[in-house]
Amino acid sequence: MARATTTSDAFNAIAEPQRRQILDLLKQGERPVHDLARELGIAQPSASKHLRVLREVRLVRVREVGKRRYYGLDARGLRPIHQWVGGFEEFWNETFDRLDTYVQHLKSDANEGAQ
Amino acid sequence: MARATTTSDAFNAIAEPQRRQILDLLKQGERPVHDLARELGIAQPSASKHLRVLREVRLVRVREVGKRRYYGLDARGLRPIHQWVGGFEEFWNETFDRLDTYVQHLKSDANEGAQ
DNA sequence: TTGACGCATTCCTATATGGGAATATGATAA
DNA sequence: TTATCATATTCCCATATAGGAATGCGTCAA
Repeated sequence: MARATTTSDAFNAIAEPQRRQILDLLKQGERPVHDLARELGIAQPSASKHLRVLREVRLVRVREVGKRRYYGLDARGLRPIHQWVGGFEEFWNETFDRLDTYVQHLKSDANEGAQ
Repeated sequence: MARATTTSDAFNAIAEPQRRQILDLLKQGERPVHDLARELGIAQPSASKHLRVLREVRLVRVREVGKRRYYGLDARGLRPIHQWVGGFEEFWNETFDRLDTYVQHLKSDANEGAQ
């Protein structure tokens, strides 16, 4: 099997750095495509493709005004990610302790072996 | 260009559901590979491959005991993700309001047009 | 109507994937 | 030493990229 689609969920969608940049930019408000493309220094078709992915996973919404399409943030899809990652909050502090404990285990094992 | 490597950063590494499951399981403590494989219902080589990815992005660490390799959580790499996603916290609540405001704009525009 | 603009889509290609199967590697037990 | 167990690695393949280039398409201005 191949890798999961970028549009399969928000996790995959935000794995791409440029798409994260787009979301960051949209914090300031809605923006048309060429604006985002220029800001990111990428070609317009690339921006459109990234935006399509973000649209399909519902992280952005579009408002059409004349020939422009204003993309805006819809951050609700990020909430599950925040929650999942947040489930490790107690661990990324504890990890150091664990590593220390582990190292101490090693040392005491070594000492016992030496005795 | 192709997609970014799964090992390019933690964002890409955790885009794969099974790797997230592995991390979830490791909250309970260290586990050998066959244990994880059985728990996830996948073949041992698959587990080893996923663990390799997680190792390369430093989300897990290994402790070798005899022929077993106990994989343990190193959640520190999840912190940047939590922070980045957390930067949208004010938006995933506000988004509803924005959408409402937007809809009202549309309505008022329509009314003005009708006048 | 025509041309220009803003954006989406399509075609193309190199690349990395995840899984299955087979095999290599290393450690332990007999 | 040899058989066995626990893991890692390799080879295979179908698949989905991301970007560049070209093009389609609707909208607006002249």
